[in-house]
Amino acid sequence: MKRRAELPNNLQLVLAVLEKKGHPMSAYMILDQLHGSSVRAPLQVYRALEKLISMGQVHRLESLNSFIACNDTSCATVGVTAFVICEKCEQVQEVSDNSVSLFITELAEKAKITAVKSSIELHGICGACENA
Amino acid sequence: MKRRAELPNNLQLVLAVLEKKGHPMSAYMILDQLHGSSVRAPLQVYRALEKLISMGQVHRLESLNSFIACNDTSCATVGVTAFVICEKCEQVQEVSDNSVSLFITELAEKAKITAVKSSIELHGICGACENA
DNA sequence: GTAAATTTGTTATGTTATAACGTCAAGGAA
DNA sequence: TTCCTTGACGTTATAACATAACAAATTTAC
Repeated sequence: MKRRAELPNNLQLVLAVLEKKGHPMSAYMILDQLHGSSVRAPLQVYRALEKLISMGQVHRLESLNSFIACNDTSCATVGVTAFVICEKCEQVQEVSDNSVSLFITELAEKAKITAVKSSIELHGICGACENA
Repeated sequence: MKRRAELPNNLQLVLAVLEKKGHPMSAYMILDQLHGSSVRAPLQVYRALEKLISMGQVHRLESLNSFIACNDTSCATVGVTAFVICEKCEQVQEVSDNSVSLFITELAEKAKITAVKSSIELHGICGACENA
């Protein structure tokens, strides 16, 4: 994996916005934040996101059409990640322990399919918001 | 749950299209198929889909922005469903056994969240397509 | 039967994502 | 060096997905 400083400029800009926010953002929200920079068009954002995702630096949340910076070093090694999303505060937890990959492995076996990619997203209300 | 014949007309039309196709369809694909009927605008399709989903007759596949008629009677009783999608032939299998709901329950506990809804989608190549 | 509430249809618009094409920079062959 | 190819990037335009706002029709409560 490339070191951070070696990333092309647009990738650095997009990743920095996502890391600063810490929550899911749509491509167009990212674009808004980059107003005034060299990133001016949607496609520049989408192309940067695609590369960051393939590098494991960013995840796509299918159920939100949004993107989030990876904040779990273990997900890179395990390869399968579940996302737990609070619908109130938008906090996202990444879970990528053995139980997750085992579940997907068994699901693929049961359905007689060769897995290519998976999307596991659980929406709910987190403990902090529940008590607020 | 309402019997089929009692469904409002638009719901019947939309459901019939989905059942005939048997594969995921976008709202606009459904709209195309209904050309000439009383369903003329996207919102009519989306409203029908929303109701059919709340009745458990239709599922939404988040990773495809698409919809599919439910073809697993057990998913209604269990409540949590995993979808296994072949990227080649578009066949979708619904899996809603105990292992799926147990996985989601444990995930929610681990993340200290009160679950509201979940989306589990596994993409791959099915056995039939693998051998073709 | 009539008013209030809900559902439905229509138009317009908002949001998400990609196609098509032109330009430029890097690297290799003669 | 000069030319050529290749791939990355920027820009414009457009495609694909989804909902807001309001008007018309229907249902419900009394």
